[in-house]
Amino acid sequence: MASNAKFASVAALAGDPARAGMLHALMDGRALTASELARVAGVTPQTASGHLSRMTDAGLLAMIKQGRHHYHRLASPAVAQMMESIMLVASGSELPTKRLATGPRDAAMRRARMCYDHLAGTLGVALADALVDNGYAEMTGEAGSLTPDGASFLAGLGIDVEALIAKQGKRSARVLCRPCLDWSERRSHLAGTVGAAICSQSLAKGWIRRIDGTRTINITPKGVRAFREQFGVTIE
Amino acid sequence: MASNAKFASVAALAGDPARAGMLHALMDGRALTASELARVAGVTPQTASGHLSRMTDAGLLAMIKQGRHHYHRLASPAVAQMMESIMLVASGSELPTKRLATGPRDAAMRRARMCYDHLAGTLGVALADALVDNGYAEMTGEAGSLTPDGASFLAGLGIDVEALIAKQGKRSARVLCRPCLDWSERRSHLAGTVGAAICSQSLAKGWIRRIDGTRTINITPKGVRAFREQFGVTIE
DNA sequence: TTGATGCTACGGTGGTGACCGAAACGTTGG
DNA sequence: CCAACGTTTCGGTCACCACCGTAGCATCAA
Repeated sequence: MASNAKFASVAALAGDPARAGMLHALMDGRALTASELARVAGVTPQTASGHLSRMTDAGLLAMIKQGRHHYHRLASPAVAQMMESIMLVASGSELPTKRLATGPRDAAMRRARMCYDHLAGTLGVALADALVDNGYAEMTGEAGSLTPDGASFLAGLGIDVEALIAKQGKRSARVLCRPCLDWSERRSHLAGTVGAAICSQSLAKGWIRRIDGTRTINITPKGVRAFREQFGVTIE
Repeated sequence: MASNAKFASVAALAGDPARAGMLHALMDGRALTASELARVAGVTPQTASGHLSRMTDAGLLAMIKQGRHHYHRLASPAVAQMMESIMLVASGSELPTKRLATGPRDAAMRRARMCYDHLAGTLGVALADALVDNGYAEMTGEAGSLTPDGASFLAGLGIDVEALIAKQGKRSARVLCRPCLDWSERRSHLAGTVGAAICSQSLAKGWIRRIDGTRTINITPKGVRAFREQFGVTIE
């Protein structure tokens, strides 16, 4: 019966500050090494190793060995979604955060960043809004779907919607979006299959670029143009 | 920045077995007293009281005093959704559970039960399937939406879709469903605004009834008929 | 008022788990 | 083969927290 005990152990794993830090660092979908995660969490590699093996056993993380490096990543999108939902509750009815000394680093991250496999921040929200305003998608806080117009629009971007549908349970021809509440904007951006596809396509076309080893995203000049012409989104 | 610390504390609250038990008991959307929750969790009232006040402070629960009883309930649908997502990860890639000695009590619960504010179990999944098959709704694992036909179908049941839309951000006329993975069926049933509306309407019309103080649902003879005639769903 | 009930506040106890140091294991490169 | 590096395992320490017993506070029934 989906035992209470297993539920509690999963939640408890996410509930330790060190482990929570690691999980957050992995929220951009990449795979990091044990040492990197140790540094992020502020603990020694030995301690981190223990945490990582426990989370892997519980099905939160997946690991692949590559030479002397062990790369860890979130085990599934379900884990990322769980993290999002906990974040939502944690931010709760928080006042519009009196933005305490947000450095330039933080500002760049608020502008555009990865959220597991899709785009978040000002850019992510703006793109989602644009899709809705242009009649390409419909969204509320609890669900989202693509319109026929949206399908052909995505085709124009080189995204094969048919292939995306095939990956799904194909119980619907258009329901491929999932809203994801953005912690910096407090508004929904686009997640799910469509969100991931737009993100990877934007990367492939050189519209955006990942900054060094963080989840922060840089919008290229080419991207600024593309987002304006294709989506009608004006950046900055 | 939705501080890591707050995230960890929320997850840790859900990660204690006693508290997890209480949260599960509240997953049917009702408000229970401190003593009832203590009994469910298997701890003394003093201990339960401490847990409850901490969860209330953290925004997981809401409490109202009524005489000498203090009624506790989940603070918001977001908390229920968080629980669902943790359950999903916790059940993980669990094999189709070799149903270990499922008593009649458990069987009834698998058949129909409350899941926060909507219907789950065999009935919940069957209703969701019926809506999709009849072209009233579209769903995948990650999103759901109502079709125009679905809107008029609900109107026929006495559900005012316009009112539901008004409660939402009204960025869409049809996206009011949310899929919710059922732990006993391992399939999606209907949650969100539409799911809640169907559930409350079914209660109001006497199609289903809550059993004593549990989340288990009883389908009345009238309900069996109604679900067959209205939804095309054959129970049993 | 008196007694009963439901809940909460306080102190003390016990067990669980996070953490680090030391050391062993596996891989890479000279 | 040996040294460097990343990772894991093992033991031991320490802090935190769940838990209960006792006691205090509010409400309801006489």
